[in-house]
Amino acid sequence: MLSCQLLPNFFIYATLLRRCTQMKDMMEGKRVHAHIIKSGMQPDIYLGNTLLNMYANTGSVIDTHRVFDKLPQKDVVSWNTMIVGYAKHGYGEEAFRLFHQMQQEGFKPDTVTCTSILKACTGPRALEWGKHIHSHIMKAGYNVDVRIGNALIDMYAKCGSLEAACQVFDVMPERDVISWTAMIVGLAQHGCGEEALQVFEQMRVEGVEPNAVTFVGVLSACSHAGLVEEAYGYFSSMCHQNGISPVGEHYGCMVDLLGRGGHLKEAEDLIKKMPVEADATVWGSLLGACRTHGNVELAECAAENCLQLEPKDAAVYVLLSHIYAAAGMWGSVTKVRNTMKERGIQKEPGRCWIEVENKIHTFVAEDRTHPQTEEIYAELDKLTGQMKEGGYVADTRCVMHDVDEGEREQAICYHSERLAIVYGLISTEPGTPIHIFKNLRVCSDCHTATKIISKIVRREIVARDANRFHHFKDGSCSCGDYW
DNA sequence: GACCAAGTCA
Repeated sequence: MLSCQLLPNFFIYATLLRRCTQMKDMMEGKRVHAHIIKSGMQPDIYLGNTLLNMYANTGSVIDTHRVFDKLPQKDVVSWNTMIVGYAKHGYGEEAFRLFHQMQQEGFKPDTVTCTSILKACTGPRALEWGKHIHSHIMKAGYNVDVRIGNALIDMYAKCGSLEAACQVFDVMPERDVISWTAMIVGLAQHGCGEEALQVFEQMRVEGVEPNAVTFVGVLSACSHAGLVEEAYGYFSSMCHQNGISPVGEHYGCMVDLLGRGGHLKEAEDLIKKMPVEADATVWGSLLGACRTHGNVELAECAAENCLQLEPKDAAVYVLLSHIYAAAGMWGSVTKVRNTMKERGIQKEPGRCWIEVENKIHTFVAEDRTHPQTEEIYAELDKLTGQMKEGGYVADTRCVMHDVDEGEREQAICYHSERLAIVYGLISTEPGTPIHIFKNLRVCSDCHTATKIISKIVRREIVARDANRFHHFKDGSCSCGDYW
């Protein structure tokens, strides 16, 4: 296209730039940019924003900001594009800084700005930020916009406030398939599988046609609620009643569901029967199930398939080594670790954080860097004693060291979750709920321990791990131990 | 002609 003799006009440049939507398209995007510069044309505001969007989708935030600074003229679309770019790259704080800066420079946020900034609400401050944006939305009268409503449901569900998500959903003047799907997914992520299915039934009653994504939510709700039979029913009605052909994600949910329920053979058979090639996610689900149900042989097969598709996925190596450790196969644990080292793959360290009086406190396992370390450890030891009196026995299967049982128990008792919870207990009023966040999935022993702690201290403990919420109360968890 | 909303595993 570019080699044609006629000088390409803005429309052609914009079309070429819009094709660059992923990181792999960056070189192509830069070539078009270089061509524009060479042609001596001064891009108008539309082309400038298209260029900015190309960098935001394919490049680094630094490159994007450079283009933004050089734009001859900016409008609200330019600011929105920047906010989206930062949010996508995980720089929530930076997105919020831009949100304030645009207003200081006299640009009024529109509905697109608001839906975009809601995406940037992640991490420990997210709920506070989200509420701030929500009040901004109400003042501007944007709350009647269906996209705004949808983004609010998603934000509140992801930030831990399921009640607020339901409230937004309930008062929406108009709902589309995305509103319903966001609500179903939100409920499923909070362990409310049954409620999610009720919402789905209500959606059908109201005559809203579910789509393929809705069924991913429905199947994931079944998975988290342990409803195997129901899932088969929904899977079949999706194909026959709604005419939706299942894709990899639907099979992924089914494999996950069967695996969690211990039907490992059925899960493996389903993978073999899939009409589409199983991706790393599907094999990852099976691998996770093998850990839960302690099947070393199948785990090796699942891990091999995962690594063939995604050789650099640290989580796969970690899971496999945990499975070996649980089976006491220390030689294999060492082998996996050495392979990781040879291939330069590093595990993300487990971290937990809690907000107390507007300050974030972060902990890693066996952390002794907090100023109140002595107090935290003394309280945790006291609590562990009470837990043992109540029948708690440490489940050390996830400890990777080949050391004696005493040391393994020691390692587990000072996991980051427990340090964060205990810090929450000693620094907040009795009876108030404690919210903690974890970058990885919560380990099974900490899950058991947290249930017992919630009963002993009579507090609700809400934990957001890498992919869902756990609400611990009176000795049990909203996930029903199914996560 | 440019920017925005929902998804499984770890």
